[in-house]
Amino acid sequence: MFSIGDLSRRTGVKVPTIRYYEQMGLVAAPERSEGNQRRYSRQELERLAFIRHARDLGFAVEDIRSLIDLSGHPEQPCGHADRIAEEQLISVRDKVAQLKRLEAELERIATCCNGETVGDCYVIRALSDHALCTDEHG
Amino acid sequence: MFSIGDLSRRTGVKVPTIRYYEQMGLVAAPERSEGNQRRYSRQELERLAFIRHARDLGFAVEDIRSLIDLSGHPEQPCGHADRIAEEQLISVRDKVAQLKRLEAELERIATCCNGETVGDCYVIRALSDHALCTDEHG
DNA sequence: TGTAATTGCTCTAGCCACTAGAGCTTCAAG
DNA sequence: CTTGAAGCTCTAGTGGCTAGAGCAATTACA
Repeated sequence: MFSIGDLSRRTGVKVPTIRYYEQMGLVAAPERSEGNQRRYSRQELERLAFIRHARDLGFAVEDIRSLIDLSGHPEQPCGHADRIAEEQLISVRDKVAQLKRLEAELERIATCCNGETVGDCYVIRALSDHALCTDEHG
Repeated sequence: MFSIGDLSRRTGVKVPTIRYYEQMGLVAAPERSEGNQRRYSRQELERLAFIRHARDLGFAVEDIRSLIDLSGHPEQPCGHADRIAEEQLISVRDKVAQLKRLEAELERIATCCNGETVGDCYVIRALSDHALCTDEHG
């Protein structure tokens, strides 16, 4: 049996976050010691590792809830799980594309300042005047 | 003079968000009509456009506050503004790198599922077993 | 066995940047 | 002069935690 601190160290999920997941119903309420402290089994450790892994990959808590539900029904077709993963992939790709555009814009802004005072600072001017932008970000 | 709706349409910032910015002190409280409705000048339109632009570029509200303060002191050296922009660039680059790693991992997970049921679905297995990961994401 | 440090407990409130909704008033077009 | 859109204030909710107060339990060591 693991204490909540053990679980935290083994999964990398912070202690208050574990309690938060319990409150949200992502992990079940575990057994308690005589003194009312949480005691986890290996199964619960694995579920938390699953959650951690999915969070690392950017899945929303609601998606993780679905994935956990699915993993409890191994006989069902896995189209739903695939769809969740594909949507997450699309969303990550969108974010990358968006951030790449920002990066380009910021590079132009942040590396081109020859001004010495705010009055002719390219950073400030670029932010004030959208027309200086080459690209339609946002 | 512009109504809050005019401002919203011209800058792309939603009406409740404009009021929120006012509450946060990012934009000053504007004049009011006889019937207590907000009436904005062109200057205020420009400030909001500045904010919108900076938010699009991912600057935090606190950074924007600094940039606005700076733009009100055009005689000062612009090193501070440059630093804010450079830090933002670094943070965007970090995010891109992180998301690229996630993208690679998700591609592997989402495109390799040959299973027909959840029981042998690669998505679920990959999330359950970190050892299937090639890369240390997270 | 004593005790001190660490870890755990519950509860409430805060973070960021909005967003939603209730219930009301004002404005602008026809 | 009416009607419907747009405005107002206020409170509360979102996601995914995080922080802190004020206790209780556990554990390591003497």
